Amino acid sequence: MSQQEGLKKIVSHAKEYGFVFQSSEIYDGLAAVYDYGPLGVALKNNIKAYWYKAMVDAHENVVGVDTAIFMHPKTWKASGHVDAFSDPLIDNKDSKKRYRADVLIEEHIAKIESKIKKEVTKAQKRFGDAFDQAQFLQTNGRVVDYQKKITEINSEMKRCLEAEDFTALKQLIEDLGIACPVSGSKNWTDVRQFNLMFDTEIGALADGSSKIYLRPETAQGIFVNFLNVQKTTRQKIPFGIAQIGKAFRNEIVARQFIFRMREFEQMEMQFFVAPGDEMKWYEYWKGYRLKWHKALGFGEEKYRFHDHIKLAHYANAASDIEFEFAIGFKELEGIHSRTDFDLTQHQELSGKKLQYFDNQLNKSYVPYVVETSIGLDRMFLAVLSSALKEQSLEDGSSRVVMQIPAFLAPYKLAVLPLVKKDGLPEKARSILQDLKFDYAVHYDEKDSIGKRYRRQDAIGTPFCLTIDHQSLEDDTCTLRDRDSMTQERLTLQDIQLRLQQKVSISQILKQLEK
RNA sequence: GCGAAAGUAGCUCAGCUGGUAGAGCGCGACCUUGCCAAGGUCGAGGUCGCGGGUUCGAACCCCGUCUUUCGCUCCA
Repeated sequence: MSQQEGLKKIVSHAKEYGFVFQSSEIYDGLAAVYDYGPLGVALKNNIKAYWYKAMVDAHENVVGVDTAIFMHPKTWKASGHVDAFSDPLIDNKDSKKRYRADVLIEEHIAKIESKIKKEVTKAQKRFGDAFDQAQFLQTNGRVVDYQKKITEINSEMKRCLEAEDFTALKQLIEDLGIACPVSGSKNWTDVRQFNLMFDTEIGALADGSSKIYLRPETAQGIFVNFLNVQKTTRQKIPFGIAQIGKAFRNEIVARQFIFRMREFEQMEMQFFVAPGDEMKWYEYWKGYRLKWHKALGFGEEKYRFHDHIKLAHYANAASDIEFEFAIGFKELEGIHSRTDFDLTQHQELSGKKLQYFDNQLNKSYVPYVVETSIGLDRMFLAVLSSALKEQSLEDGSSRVVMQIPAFLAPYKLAVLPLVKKDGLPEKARSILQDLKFDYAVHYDEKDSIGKRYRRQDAIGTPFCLTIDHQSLEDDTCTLRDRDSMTQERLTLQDIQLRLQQKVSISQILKQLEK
């Protein structure tokens, strides 16, 4: 199966069974935005629970928060998002290459500067020892013209950027006769600004001062609450703050289903450590996070680390956990050593001391941070990617089955009366009644029993409980296993025990402790 | 964002040189059915992505637009 076909199957299966729908589909959809359906939200919630329990409940020194999507605009000044991600971009229509408009102009200025240098070199040769460079620069007609030109370009560019006047910026590029280095043509698109962050207005007046951003990452909500959390929970360093929440990025190209969306959900933890300890904890969390993934049993070979060579402005080490999706190995989670960059930045911009007094070291410091950040939607796609299978059976038939780990499955159990008569539906419903508050249970009485088994296979229900005539007499039922397709006759009591064993999340969490 | 292709029922698709829509599966009701899909009867569901244009007449031809897919580009 090719990669595109694989993803296509996942997309259509996800839609057919109510996992994921395209947003606003009846209006032709909204690009790179998706809705989770009834089964999707169940799976998603189960993934969240697995993460939260493993990170927070399993670690005494990790606590949770749920911070707002709106934050003070200075937050994004501090984090670097405002400045670093508002570049004016321009495309050359012939070469299809994209450039930063300001960089193109700066390169043009650099060319003029090199012309000045040439003049200087020439003049040096001519005048020899008598050459006075400062005087030459001020008096030589050609050089003065070049210099004047540079000043003009610079001030016009500055004006355009500050006023966000992109029409004039394009005009400047055209006036200077700047050509694409690749195609050599001057056939440019308009200048556009791709700001990573979505913005909106807060308050009734829509003036500039009330502009507010939708957070592009959840991490900053943790950083700005560092002291609040540390003091109220009496945590000592090292400790972590975990959060699951939505983030928004205005991606230029957002594609590949829920892999890259404009609105998405992150599961992040920021772990605060003493300066100098960061590498130790970076290694610890790399190991723990990989263990968390491998415990799902999708296969060890589906994971690999990708260590970053080129680091972001805030990091001194970074690694991705890549997963082999239907579309190949792609980033699923990032583990970053973020140094003290964020807290120091917030300390400077807020004027509030964001430090910790360490009794061991008998001094205060800005803690270093190790971050683990996983895309919930990508995790969801990872589960679908590995779980969805088309199997050929011994009898020549085939089935579509989602081998979702039982504790993540949307429904844990389907309760099925063998036939829709003789009091079997009533018996089935009374059993369901007893189980429904402990497990996500689904009831189905339509169509033949075989067909119902296949339907449950298709949505990943790990167990089917079939109520037959014998059940009416002795309270036993057959429990059918999704993966092996085998059945066992058990008492209702044994079934409860079996479910506790096979479906509970605590088993897998205990495994992570080893 | 650029280039190319596609869009007909919930899904997969058919629909001739233009003459106002069909199949299979699925879905619903009833019947049948003692354990691994594809039994019977009946039924619901489409202004052919949307908006213009050409034409006596457009699912079909032309233009625009939206969405999707692929390639390029971008990616903390």
